[in-house]
Amino acid sequence: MKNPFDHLDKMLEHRLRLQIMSVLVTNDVFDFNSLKEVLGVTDGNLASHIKALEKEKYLSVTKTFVDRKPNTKYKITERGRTAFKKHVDALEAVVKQTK
Amino acid sequence: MKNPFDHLDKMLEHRLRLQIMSVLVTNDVFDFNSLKEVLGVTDGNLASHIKALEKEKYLSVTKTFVDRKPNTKYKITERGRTAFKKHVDALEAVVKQTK
DNA sequence: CGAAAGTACTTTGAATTACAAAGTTACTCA
DNA sequence: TGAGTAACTTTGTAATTCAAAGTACTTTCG
Repeated sequence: MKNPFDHLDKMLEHRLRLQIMSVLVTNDVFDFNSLKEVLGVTDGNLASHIKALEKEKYLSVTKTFVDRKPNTKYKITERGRTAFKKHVDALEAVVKQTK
Repeated sequence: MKNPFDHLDKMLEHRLRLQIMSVLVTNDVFDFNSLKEVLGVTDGNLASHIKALEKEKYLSVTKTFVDRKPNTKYKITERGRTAFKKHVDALEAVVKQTK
């Protein structure tokens, strides 16, 4: 790879969004509150980053009721998985380049 | 490492600043114009990111004249090298965690 | 039934950050 | 003297980020 920095994904350069995606890439589905707990952020802040990822079609949303309470689940899309992989590969190349 | 995301360095999450540091970590010294050429950014933008890294004491500056022209050289500091290593290690851990 | 509480937002507002473009300083060369 | 180069600094604008407050919908409690 010529310049791995060129393959970094703007959307995934943000710590929170990368973390959301890394949770989703390994967990298949994850709900709003668990994500909020794991990341330790306010719900509004989390919602806005999730929305950014959803807008980019990196994840999909399913709203259901669990125990009579609303429960929103997120799932990574194929597009999201590809983008994540590309970004992580670029990171890996950056790391290798400098070690 | 429990959560590698906690070890990411805010200063180095920006693409340009990470790239500047990665050039300096492998090149020992590098001047302003070469950096500008490598990164393909405007001089003003580059100067402001360098200033941020300098303020954080991640690099040091030496001004000389070469061929009767001003020449500013940058060198990574020990502190900068340590911070860079820590950040890259965290990145590596993130990558490993998700592969 | 009405009030309180939980989930998952949306909106608001303020602070920070990023960037291009223009201006500046200092020096050199024709 | 006038143009040119290096390395900024300043300016102004746009984008980003975040906490906090507000909202919609639903369930549970008294």
